[in-house]
Amino acid sequence: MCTDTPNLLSPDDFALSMADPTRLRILVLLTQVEELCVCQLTETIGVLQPKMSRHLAILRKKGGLMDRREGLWIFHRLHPDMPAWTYNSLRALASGCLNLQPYKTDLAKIADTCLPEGYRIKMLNEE
Amino acid sequence: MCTDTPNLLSPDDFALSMADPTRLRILVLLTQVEELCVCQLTETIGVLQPKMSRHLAILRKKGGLMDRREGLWIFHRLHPDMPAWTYNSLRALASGCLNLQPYKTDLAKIADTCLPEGYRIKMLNEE
DNA sequence: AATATATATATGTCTATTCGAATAAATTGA
DNA sequence: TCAATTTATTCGAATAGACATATATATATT
Repeated sequence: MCTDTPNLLSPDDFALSMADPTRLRILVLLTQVEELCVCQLTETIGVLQPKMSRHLAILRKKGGLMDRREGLWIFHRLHPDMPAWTYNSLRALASGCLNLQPYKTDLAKIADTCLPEGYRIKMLNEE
Repeated sequence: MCTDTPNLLSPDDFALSMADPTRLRILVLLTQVEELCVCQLTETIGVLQPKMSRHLAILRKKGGLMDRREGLWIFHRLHPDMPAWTYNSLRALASGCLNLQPYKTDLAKIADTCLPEGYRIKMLNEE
């Protein structure tokens, strides 16, 4: 269902993207981990699958996320065409979240979630 | 009506603070100008006074703004106790906004709005 | 083709948010 | 105390957002 060329995030769209606790948790996670599949996000954050799917769709539509299918799994990552200011703003926000709940625990849980056979989590380096 | 000791902005509160176009415009302006009174904000952004007042109340309540009364005028500024990550995130966002409408025009209009007698606008230095 | 798995969407409902209009409150000066 | 000015709050209506449940789609395997 890959949305190939999303509109760039406008400031309003960016702000609305973060304006839901579940979506903020997704975005914060994806500042730390290169990509995550829907089942990992669902299990980590602990929401029902349709709810996760809905919020991911919102983030894709607004231009914040890119997705990639690999077999049955669909992996999401921050959209590489995201404007620099958007990425910087999100990173700054994430830096404040990582010591707090539920973000801290979310990140710790990622490694324990279900994963496609032989799939390897790629962490992003935080300086 | 000065809210003296607001709770610190949680990530969720911070995200919700920005999740309305009017509130985002207020916040972006206040990354560039030290403080603004309600009438300046109302006139610059071009909304009805009760609407401005309501959004300012939301921002104060969430901990993003501080206010100070001087006679009839009430001046608002970014709350000085705002966490560093919040401020950094907001500044990054603002840096992306300043070239865009309506933020660009908002800033240009500030100087032309009504001002208390002899009041002088203090711009913040952007590096 | 039939089944299983992962993800997406549709539907109806409920709640939260926003708005304009009207009104109230606070401060100043006459 | 009265009037003028600035800001805040209340109210009801309209809108948008989020939710759970049920169902659909897409891919892989048998």
